[in-house]
Amino acid sequence: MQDTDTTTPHADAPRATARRQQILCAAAQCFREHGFHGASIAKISAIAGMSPGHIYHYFENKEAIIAAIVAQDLESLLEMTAQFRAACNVRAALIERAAEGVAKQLDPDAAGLKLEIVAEAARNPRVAQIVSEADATCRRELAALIRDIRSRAGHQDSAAAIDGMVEVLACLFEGLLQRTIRNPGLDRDKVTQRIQIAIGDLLNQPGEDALKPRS
Amino acid sequence: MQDTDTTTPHADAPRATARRQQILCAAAQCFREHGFHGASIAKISAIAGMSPGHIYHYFENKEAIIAAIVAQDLESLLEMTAQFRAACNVRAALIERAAEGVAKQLDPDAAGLKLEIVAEAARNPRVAQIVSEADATCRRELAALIRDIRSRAGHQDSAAAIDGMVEVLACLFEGLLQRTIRNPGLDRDKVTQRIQIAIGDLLNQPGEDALKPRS
DNA sequence: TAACATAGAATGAGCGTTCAATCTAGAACA
DNA sequence: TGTTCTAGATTGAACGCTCATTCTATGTTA
Repeated sequence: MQDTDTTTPHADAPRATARRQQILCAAAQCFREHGFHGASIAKISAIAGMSPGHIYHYFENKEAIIAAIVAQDLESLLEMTAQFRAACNVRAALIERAAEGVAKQLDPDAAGLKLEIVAEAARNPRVAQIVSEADATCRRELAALIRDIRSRAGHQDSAAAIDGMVEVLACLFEGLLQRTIRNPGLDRDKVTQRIQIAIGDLLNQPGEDALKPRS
Repeated sequence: MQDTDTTTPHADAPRATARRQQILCAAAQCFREHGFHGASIAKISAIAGMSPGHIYHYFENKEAIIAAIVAQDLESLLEMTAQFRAACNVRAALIERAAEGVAKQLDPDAAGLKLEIVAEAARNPRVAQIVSEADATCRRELAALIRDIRSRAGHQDSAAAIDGMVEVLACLFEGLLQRTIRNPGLDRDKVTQRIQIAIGDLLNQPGEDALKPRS
């Protein structure tokens, strides 16, 4: 974070960067297999191919490794969201692009780690802050995306209405993480298709805050 | 599980049942605060108001406590699903009832534990089996529910189509668990309203396996 | 008295972390 | 070119602690 990082003397050196990444890679694997608390520095160091003590030259402690893994995962989420935003100016484009996002969320390995992160966020304030900040950025992006697509289709929406739709969209995507764990044998193509339809319907929801839908 | 349970000599006695529940209650609190691996028998026993050793008269080991907590949580899920099934024979009834379900999923404490369970299921085979079996039961119930509502509305659906809709419905509900963690300040009423609309649209999705939706 | 409930100390393993000691590669110098 | 020096890279044993689990001893009750 600071320029003078005493724990990583030459953090900019390519060797140090490579070692850090090596540790993060091993840690991600351990965290996936054993969870944040179940994974030990000893196991991580063994997989990373270095001594336990050496890890502490690159990370202050285990908590810092967790924070780095969390930040790394969320960065990839923000990237995906930004790509959606950039590529999809109309409804059909978003629906088409959504298929890739769905496929990514349905990968069981990635899902396991992402769920571990949210579960950790529910009890660890440091992780909670990283997660909720990333989510806020993500929501802003998605809100702009939905607003544009709908205004292009003639809708005029309140901010609250858009925010509600963003939440539903997020539910659809994040729910997939749990589906692939709870029902590993689900039909990925069929689910993708139905999610796409649901997203399409979401973008056509009534804008005003009506009582009940009548389709 | 078996009739002759050597670890809990008089499991049917009311005192034993109460003690077991006392332990599970303390364990749930600890698991919520520290996760399955972060919670220790010492902490659980302190909260339960008994010695660490005494816990082992009611549970074979920590893993058994985890399994019991998981089973207990999933039982409440199955109960909710069954109530939906019983109370909702038409679309409007399901949408109205859904509000309660949404509210339940948006409770951050309950959500934390449920997410911990899914994360654990992603790496612990014993938990994975309990979770996936409960999910299968749940899906069967929801499939029957959706099929009935839609057939009453004149739709004739393939099993695969129904299964896809069930997955989307599950995504909506399970996604809420993550939303309440990632965005604790979300507008619960607005979200409920938008989820209700989405469920309404879901029940009106085209039955055939069309290419893309055109609403 | 017999059977069960309960306590709490003991055990050995494993944890995160520290640290003194070694290795290594390249700069400085001859 | 060959030698020395040195600062960072790396090791792995050691530390203090906590963990899950066991076991013996003591209450409690019928």
